[in-house]
Amino acid sequence: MRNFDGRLTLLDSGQVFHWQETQDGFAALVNGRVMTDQGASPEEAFYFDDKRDYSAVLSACRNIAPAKRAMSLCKGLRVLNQPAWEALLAFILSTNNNLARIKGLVRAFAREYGEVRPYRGALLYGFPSPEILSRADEEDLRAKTHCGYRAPYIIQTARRVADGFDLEALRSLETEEARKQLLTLPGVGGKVADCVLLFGLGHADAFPVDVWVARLMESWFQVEGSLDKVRREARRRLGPNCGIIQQSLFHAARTGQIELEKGKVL
DNA sequence: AGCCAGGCTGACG
DNA sequence: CGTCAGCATGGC
Repeated sequence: MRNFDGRLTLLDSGQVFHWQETQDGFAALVNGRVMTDQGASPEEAFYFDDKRDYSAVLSACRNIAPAKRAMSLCKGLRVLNQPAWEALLAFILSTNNNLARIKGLVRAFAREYGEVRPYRGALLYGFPSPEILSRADEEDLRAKTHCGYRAPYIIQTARRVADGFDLEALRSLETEEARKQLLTLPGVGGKVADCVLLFGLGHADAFPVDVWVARLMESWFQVEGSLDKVRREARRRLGPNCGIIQQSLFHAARTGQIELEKGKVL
């Protein structure tokens, strides 16, 4: 049983947006399969990152006070291994939006263009495939999902993937090289690329920098400058699992569990 | 009623 | 290389 405030991991950590509450727990359609927050199939074990030794990640940063503090505050938090395409679509939609609206957008895409499956008194909707979205009409897409100016990005990126852009191949590339390739997709900048690398392609050393994390890095580590400078400095300081640590930093900062005050650690 | 949101793009210097 | 307006939409 995964119980980092249980449902917080799934519904409120800003990693994933289409899980639904059913009669007995949370469920979602992932890659065409039903997953639950209680499940222990091989697919679910991978999705919930059961294999990773989080205590080892914590102890590896025991001499970095802010990181240790954040991870201790977020015990049980996991970095989910989502299908790459699902992470890519969700995080293109995430740009310049808040979590509540991202959730609404992702669900609109699933409802309007995805597969539906009844499950325990609920209807689960899966992510639409790249093929479906590559053929969508832009005006229809806007009208049905209210995704606004992101519509052409979605359609063009879906087309790239449907036409053979190999997301899975990025899994085995070095992180920076995989990042460069993601940056060629419409609607994908540095932040979105890092989220796809971390949440969808198994790159634990990807470090997404948003406004929260930037503030926090300045407050805790006195790291300032451009987002890319912050990103590089964070990767250097926090090491090969910086992305795992980042989730705790993000969550602790966003939920106000820690104070952000310039020059003050903790 | 504004301000802001897990930013990206294109233009310009 | 860095900076910066503009962007659709809706939650708060």
